[in-house]
Amino acid sequence: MANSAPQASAKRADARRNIEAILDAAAMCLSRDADASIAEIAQTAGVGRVTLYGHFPSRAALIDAVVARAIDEGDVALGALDLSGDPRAALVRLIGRSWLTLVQIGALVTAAETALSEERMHELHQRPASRVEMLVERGQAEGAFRIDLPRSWLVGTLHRVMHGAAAEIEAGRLAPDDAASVIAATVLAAYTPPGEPVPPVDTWARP
Amino acid sequence: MANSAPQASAKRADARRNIEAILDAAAMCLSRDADASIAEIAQTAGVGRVTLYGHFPSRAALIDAVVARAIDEGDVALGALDLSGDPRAALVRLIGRSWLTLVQIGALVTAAETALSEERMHELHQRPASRVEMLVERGQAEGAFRIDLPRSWLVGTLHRVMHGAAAEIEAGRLAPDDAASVIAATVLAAYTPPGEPVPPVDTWARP
DNA sequence: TGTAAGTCGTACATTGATGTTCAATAAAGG
DNA sequence: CCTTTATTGAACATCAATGTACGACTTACA
Repeated sequence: MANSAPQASAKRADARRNIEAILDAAAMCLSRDADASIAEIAQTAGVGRVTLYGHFPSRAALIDAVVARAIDEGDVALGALDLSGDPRAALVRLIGRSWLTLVQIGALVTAAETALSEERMHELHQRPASRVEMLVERGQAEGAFRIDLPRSWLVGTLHRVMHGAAAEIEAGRLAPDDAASVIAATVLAAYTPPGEPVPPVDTWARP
Repeated sequence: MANSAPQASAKRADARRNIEAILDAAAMCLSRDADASIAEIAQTAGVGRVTLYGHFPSRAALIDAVVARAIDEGDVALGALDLSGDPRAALVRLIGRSWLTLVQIGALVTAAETALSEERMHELHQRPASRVEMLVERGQAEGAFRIDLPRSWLVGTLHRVMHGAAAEIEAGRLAPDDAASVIAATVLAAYTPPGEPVPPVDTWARP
């Protein structure tokens, strides 16, 4: 009996692969329909329903894991961005790079709202929004963004406009390639302080 | 046998009264929680579950009736509005009015989305949306609103910003009394043509 | 190659919601 | 006052989803 100390994370290769597949499938299914069934997720992942339950003890546990992973990925993508310089330019960069990721997270949050506790939700929702909030805060401090509306409202508006773009694409009323610039144009205008001119998008879109 | 031709609308007084109570209760429950059960609605209306089924053959039929009635009421209120004059001022008036109805409707839209067919939803949304669209069209023609974004996008933005305000209120991050002006400020800015100054809200808010 | 770990299908228990049936009861309204 | 119409609660059938149990079968990997 050599070293027989299999830690909790001593899964077999195929098991780890299946867990990834399940998380991928859950992210895809739940971002489309927050009420997607476990059976649907398992089928999409190409595994049996029982196998899924072998890795995630409950629906809530699965959703928790999916949301946590999605937020982690989004956080990494946001962290790699240079958000210094003019806040408007930084905002356009942020939108252009990460809007799809944010939309996916948003859809998952909807699913999580019914399955996870209030505290866990708050904890998960807080972290990714903080990066955007810091940018907005800096923009307000430098006079680039309006200060007559609550910061939380501005952050939420960005989130919702992105979500709206996804819906418009889904409905065929917006071309996916146009999304980033349309979002940027809308949010940039919405953030402009009253009395100041709305900046043309291409001013900040071209580096 | 005298005249025995009971038309379809020959209900008894208490029956009609109960139908109203059921519609009221459904509107209340479904605007709070789109997944409210039939039992909960019946109880709120003060009638038995069976009675409800006696008037509405299915959940979908009930939701359809509730949504139709709510949209009718909202449409009447919108029809009484004067939307002439400066498009920006008209927009602010329209927001102030439709915000009230939207608050009442609440999550009812969500309930309808899962219970009603796509065509029926589109059909119900058509009338109120057309009013907004006509105003936006006029605003664009007169140079008050931007023309670099699709009209459908502008209309959708108004819709989503209002829903966003409802969510923010629900989350306790926005005071209900501030909602209308916050919405107006955001949408007014988002609609402003690039290069032109964002109009201060109070310019148009005070008649 | 042997064995522990992982997977699969099926079947089962449970829960919660939607509709339906029925017989008893209440009340509208002529 | 009497008939027609409505309401009611309880019970039942159905359906879809969650989560569990078990036995047979694969596969990683040492």
